[in-house]
Formats: sequence, C-alpha cells, structure tokens
Amino acid sequence: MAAMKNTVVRTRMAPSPTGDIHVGSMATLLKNYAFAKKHGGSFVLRIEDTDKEREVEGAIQRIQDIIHDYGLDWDEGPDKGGEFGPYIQSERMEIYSQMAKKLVDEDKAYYCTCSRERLEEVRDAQRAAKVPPKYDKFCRNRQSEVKKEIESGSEYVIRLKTPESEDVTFTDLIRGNITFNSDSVDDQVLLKSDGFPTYHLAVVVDDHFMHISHIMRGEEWISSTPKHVLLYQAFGWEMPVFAHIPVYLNPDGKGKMSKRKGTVSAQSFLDKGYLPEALLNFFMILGWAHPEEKEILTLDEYIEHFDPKDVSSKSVVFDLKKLDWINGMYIRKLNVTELEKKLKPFIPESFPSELVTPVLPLIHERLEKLSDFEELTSFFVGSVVIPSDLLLKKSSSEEVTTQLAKTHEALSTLPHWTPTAIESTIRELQEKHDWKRNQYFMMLRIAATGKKATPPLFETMHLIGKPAILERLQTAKTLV
RNA sequence: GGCCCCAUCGUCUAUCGGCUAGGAUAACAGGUUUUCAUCCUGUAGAGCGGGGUUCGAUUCCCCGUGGGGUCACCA
Repeated sequence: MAAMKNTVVRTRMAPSPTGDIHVGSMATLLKNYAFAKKHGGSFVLRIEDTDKEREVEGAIQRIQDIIHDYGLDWDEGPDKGGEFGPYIQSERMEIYSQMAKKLVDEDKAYYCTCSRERLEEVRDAQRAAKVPPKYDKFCRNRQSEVKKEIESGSEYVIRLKTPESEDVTFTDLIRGNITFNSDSVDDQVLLKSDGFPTYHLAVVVDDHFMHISHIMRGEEWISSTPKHVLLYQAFGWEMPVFAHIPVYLNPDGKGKMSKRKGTVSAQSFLDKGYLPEALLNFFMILGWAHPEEKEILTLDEYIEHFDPKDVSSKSVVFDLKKLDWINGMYIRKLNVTELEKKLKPFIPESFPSELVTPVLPLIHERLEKLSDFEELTSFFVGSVVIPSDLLLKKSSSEEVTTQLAKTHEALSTLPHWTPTAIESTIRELQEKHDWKRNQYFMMLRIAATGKKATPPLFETMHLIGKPAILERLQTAKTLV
C-alpha cells in the first residue's frame, strides 16, 4: 500500500449527540480503535453536533461514558484536547463557513434562496413523475438575482455545484472500486440557513484538518460518499482511505438492526447483563475471522491481527445466541471476587447480602448473563410455590408423604446443618427405605425449591437454611 | 421505484482455480452428574439459478433472482 507508507494512521469516530450510541457504532468504534493502535497511530473522538434541533441534553457526556464503560478510550477528543482541536463541531463554526465561502468564490458552490416549501413541491412533483427526488438546481444559474435576494434579507444556504455526467469513483478497502455517476448526486446543501454546516461539509473539512487517514464507518454511508469525494476534489485535498463496515441485521435476519425489534443502544446490552469484554469479543468476530479462526480473543490479540480489508463485505445478523455463548464463557472465566463485583447492580435489594458470597459458587457456571442472578437465586429466600403435581411425578401420594415425613424428622434433629451432614442423612434414608434415588432426590428438590433445575441439592438446602427447609417440607406434605 | 452494495450449513466464518467444502455457534443424540449447568463425544446441516472462461470452478466474468443500504437545510 503505497498510499500508507509515510502516513501516520489516524482514525476517528464521530457520533452526534442525538441519543445513546448504537451497538453497531460501538462495533465500528472498536475497529477504528484497534486499527489505530495496531499502527501506533491515534484514535480521535469528534462530536458532530451540527443539528441543534435533534441534540439531546447530556448526550456528549453519555457518549464518552459508554465508551469508557466498554473499556475503550480515545487519544484526542473533546475532554482531552489534541493538536487538531477543537473536537466539537459547534466550536468550529468559523472554519466551515470560511470553507463554504471559499468554494463559492471558486465557483464550486453557490447560494440558494429556495424556500423549504418550494423544495418540497419540487420533490413531490418528481416523485409523482417517478423520477428520483433531487434539487432542481433552480438557483444554480441565477446567482446575481440570488445575491440581490440575500442582500435584501432572504435566508440562504450554500450548495455544492455538482459536476454534470461525470463518473465519481473511490476505493473502498473492503469492496474495491465503487463508481457513481455525478448526475445521481444532488447539489447537496453544505451550509444551512442557520449557519451550521451539514454533515457532508463538516466531515470532509474536519477529517482533512484533523489528518484522518482512514475512514471506517457504517455501510449506510456508501451512497453519500460521492458527495464527500466531490468535496475533496473541489478543495483539492488528498482523500483518506475509505472502509465501509457492513451493517448489523436484526436477529431475525430482516433489515438493519432497529429499535422496533428490540433495544439497540450500547448501554442497553450492559443493562441486560452482558460483559463489555464479551460484547467487544462478539463485535470482533462478527464479520471478521482471526487467522486461526480463534473465537475467544483478547483486545491485544485482536489489535495484532485486525485489518479492515479482511472485514466481510456482507451485512451480518446480530446473532444473540452466539453473544450469549461468549458472555457465558467470559462469566465463567471470572474469579468469584470479580464476579461478585460485576454482579452487584443485578442483585435484587431483597437478597440478603451475607448470602451473596456463598451462593456464587453454586450459580457461577449457570449464569449466561449477569441478569440471570435473580432467576437463579429466587428460591434461596422468601417463600416458594411448590408445584404439587411435580412432587408426585414418579411416585404415589403415600410414598411421598412417608418420604417427606421421614426426611423432616431426620433433618430436624440434625445437630450440624452442613452440606455433608445433610447429604449423609438423606442418603442413609434413601438406602434404608430403598427409595428410588432419582425420584426421591427430585421430589426433595421440588419441595425445597419449587424448581426442577437447581444447583446441587445439598449445598442448596444448606444455604436455604434449616428452618426454611423444614417449613417447606411441611408445606409439601400438605400438598400430596 | 432510481442509484449503490452484497450472496458458502439456521447463524458467524475458512477456502484466495484442484474439495472427500473445514471450524464455531445453534439444533439433535450419547457420556459424566442427584436435576440443571459445566465438561467430553458423536449426528445432521451449505456453495441462489442460468450462461460463459478453464483440463478443472464455491472461487474469475455476464445475466437473472434474492437480500441489504440510500435517496433532507438528519447524521
């Protein structure tokens, strides 16, 4: 790659503060981060707040927090500055208007005073005539008139003077050359009537002045890339390398991941009990494979091997089953101290704190998500509902009554309530009466917990405690 | 609809013209286990269709089909 030879790798992520970061954006951010790290370059965080109508209060802080929560960071950005700041677009207004004016002066852009109403009418007519809706270039060839209108107070925008019938080609690292005809490119607004730049002007200007070498962004930007290419050409600037990352499809395989089909914010996955490391790992192997197809890998291993050109060119399904598997792997790798710490926000207030540590070893390998804690421990405290039909599943009412009575009797006189004492008591009973082991144990499990699936019986009974167990055995007896 | 992108097991992928098409996950079956989970073993499961190019195409080209993206003074 000759183009890369003397270039310092600088990547960026440029979210707009209109809400929470999407998981897809976080995955793209990871790629930008990893690529910059791999080449000893810099990863820049830039805030694109040029739409004051959609801006959400506090979003800039939330964006930075969530990136940190995922264990990632940036080298230059709004909070830490950098050589090419400021990194918030609303603080760079002067640059954009200057650049837009420059293009007008060079006859590469023009003023437009068309009202929104007129633009809407034009588009409606085009849609009715089944032609692609585009600006009709009304102002493009009446600039002297337009300037007079502006002098007498008309609102105006600045539009790009798109060349006619020219091929616009750029290279995408993942797909190769992509060509559009300039006739399909609108005379894009560059500077809005409120003085703010549009996204298209702002990205190109900022990426240029911030010396961004590689633009890795979502595939949904491919169709606006020709506008950016035209802008680079108009300014006479060197183009960065593009790599458009495929979008994530909904788990059902239909359409771009959207709120309609479940939550999509990066935050929401943390809230659901996924570990950031597991999420990052999932992002790594979705649409990309380690040379040895290793699937559980560290950030460092990823950084070492990741190359945007190896990213799959097709949209990929956000497979929650695989995410669950990865998350389970990461939870199992945790030691109990770490697990307890990460579990904190997922432990119900009603759960006795002194029971947390002893219960962890019993549920550790059963946790797929941190949020499973509540479900897996529901029977350790409080009251349980014992399904009577399950008690009698493999035996008669008489036998179960006898089993419950004898067990209650034996356990109530137990001097030391330990797992081993409970176990030997119960095993002795089972052997003495020649009860079917599976039936008896399962019956006890149901009586003690109300559930068919639990951690090992004796440890579980131990933690539930003697009084509660005796009480539940009594209750069970009344049900059979 | 126009434009653009894409196409290997259900899903994510390997293959960079030689394939008995490999792996992971999910599914299913079995083993370990007092249940579940973990762990181990096994089974089933894929090159969208049609044309070329070639000694030979999953791999290259074209057409079709299907899927996706995008068409704002939003990013």
